[in-house]
Amino acid sequence: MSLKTAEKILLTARTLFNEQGESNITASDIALELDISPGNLYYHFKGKDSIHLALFAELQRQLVPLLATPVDDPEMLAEGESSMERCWLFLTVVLEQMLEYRYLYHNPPALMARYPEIDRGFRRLLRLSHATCLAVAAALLQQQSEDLPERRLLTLSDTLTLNLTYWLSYDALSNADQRPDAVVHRGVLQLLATVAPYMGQDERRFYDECEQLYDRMQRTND
Amino acid sequence: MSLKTAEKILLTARTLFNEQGESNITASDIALELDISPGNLYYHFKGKDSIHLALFAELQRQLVPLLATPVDDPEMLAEGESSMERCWLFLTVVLEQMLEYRYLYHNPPALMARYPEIDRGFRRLLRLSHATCLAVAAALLQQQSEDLPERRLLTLSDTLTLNLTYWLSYDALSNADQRPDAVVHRGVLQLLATVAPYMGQDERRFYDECEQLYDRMQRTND
DNA sequence: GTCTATATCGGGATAGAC
DNA sequence: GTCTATCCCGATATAGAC
Repeated sequence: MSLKTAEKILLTARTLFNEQGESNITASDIALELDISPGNLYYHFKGKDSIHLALFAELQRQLVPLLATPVDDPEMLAEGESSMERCWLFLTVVLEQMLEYRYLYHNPPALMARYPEIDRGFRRLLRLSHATCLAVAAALLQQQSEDLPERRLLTLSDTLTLNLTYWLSYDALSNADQRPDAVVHRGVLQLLATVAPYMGQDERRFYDECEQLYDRMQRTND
Repeated sequence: MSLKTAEKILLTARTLFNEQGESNITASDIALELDISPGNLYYHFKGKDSIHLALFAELQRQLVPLLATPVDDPEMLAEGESSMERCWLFLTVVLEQMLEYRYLYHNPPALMARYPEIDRGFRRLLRLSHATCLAVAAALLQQQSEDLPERRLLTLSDTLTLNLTYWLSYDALSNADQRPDAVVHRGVLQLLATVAPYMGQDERRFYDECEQLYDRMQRTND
C-alpha cells in the first residue's frame, strides 16, 4: 500500500462503486472506508464529481488503445489458422478490463446525464466498440466460403456490441447463483455463440471445445 | 384529464423518470410538473419510495401476463405458417410495453439496491423473459429440418433475453440520431436478426422483407 | 384533498488549526 | 497533507389551516 492518497482514493471509490452501485456511495463513504477525513478527501478531489471524471479518464486511457488494436491492425486477429484463439483471448482481456469499471456499465445514463464529458466519452467508446466487434466478426468469418453481405455484418456487429456492453449487467442479474469469477468466461462464450452459426467447421469445433470446457468449470462449482 | 390525482401522479412520475432519468427527479419535481403542492403529493404517496413500488407493481401487472402468454400456450406463436409474423407482432407489443417503463430498464441495479421488492420482482421478470424468448426461438425454428441441441437453444435464449432487456438502453445510446419513434421496430429487427442464421428459407425471406421495410422507413427520415 | 409553512436530515463543501 | 468543526443546501417529510 505504497500508493499516494490520491491513487488510493480512486481505487477505493472504484471498488465501492462496483460493489454497491455508484449512486449509493457518498464522498464520506469513501473517506470512511479509507480511514481518512472527508476534508482530506476534498483536498485531493473536489468532491465526487472530480473523482468520477478522473476514473472515467483512467478507463479511457486503458480501454481505448485496447479496443483500437484490432481496428488499426486487422491482421492481429485474422492471420494464421488460430483466429478463434486470438479472438477468445482478446475478448477476455477486454471484458476483464471492463469488469474493473463495471459500475459504469451498470448505469451509463445516470453519469452521462450529470457529466457532458462522460456522455461524449461513453458514446465514443461505444462507437469504437462497434468497430472492434466488426473487426472480430470479420476475423472469425474470414475463412468462410460465401461471405456475409455488408448489411448482415453490421447487424451482427450491433448484436456483439450490445452483448459486450451489457454482459456484465445481465450476468449480475441472472447468474447470481453461478461462480462470480467466471463472468468473463461466460461473456466470451456468449459473444462467440453469437457468431457461431455463421462459422465453418474448424471454428465451430473450437467453439464446441470452449463450451465443454466451460461446462466442466461449472460442474466443479457444485 | 379526468384521472384521479393518485393516477396523475403515477403517470407524471413515470413520464419524468423516462425523460430525465429516475435519479434526477425529486418528489418536488413531480409535484411541480403537476401544479400541485409537495404536501399534496405526500398525502397520496409517502414519498418517492411508494411511488416506485406502485409503478413497478403496475409494470408487473401488465408485463407478466403478456410475457407468459407464449409460455403457457406455445401454439399461440407456433401454429400455422406465419410464426414469423406472429413473433414479430408479439415482440413489438412487448417492447412497446417496456418502452412505457424504460427508466427501469435503463438502470435496474439502482432501484433494486434500494427496494428488495423490486429486486425480487425484476429477477423474476428476467427469468420469465428468458422462458418467453425460449418459446419465441422454438416457434421460429420449429420448421427446421435438423433441430438445435438443447444447449444451443438455451444459449440463444440468453442472447435474446439480453438483447430484449437492454435494447432500449443500447438504442438510446447509439442511435440517438435516428428516428426515436422507431426504437421498437429496430429492436424487433435486432431480435429477429439473432435468430435469422438458424432459420430456413421461408422465414429468412420474411426477415429480409422486414429489413428492407425498415430501410425504407429510415430513408424517409432524411 | 389540497394548501402553506416548517422541521429534519444527509450529503456536499469550506475554513482554519496542526 | 491531514484533521476537526462547521456551514450550506436540497430533498424528504410532517403539521395544521382551509
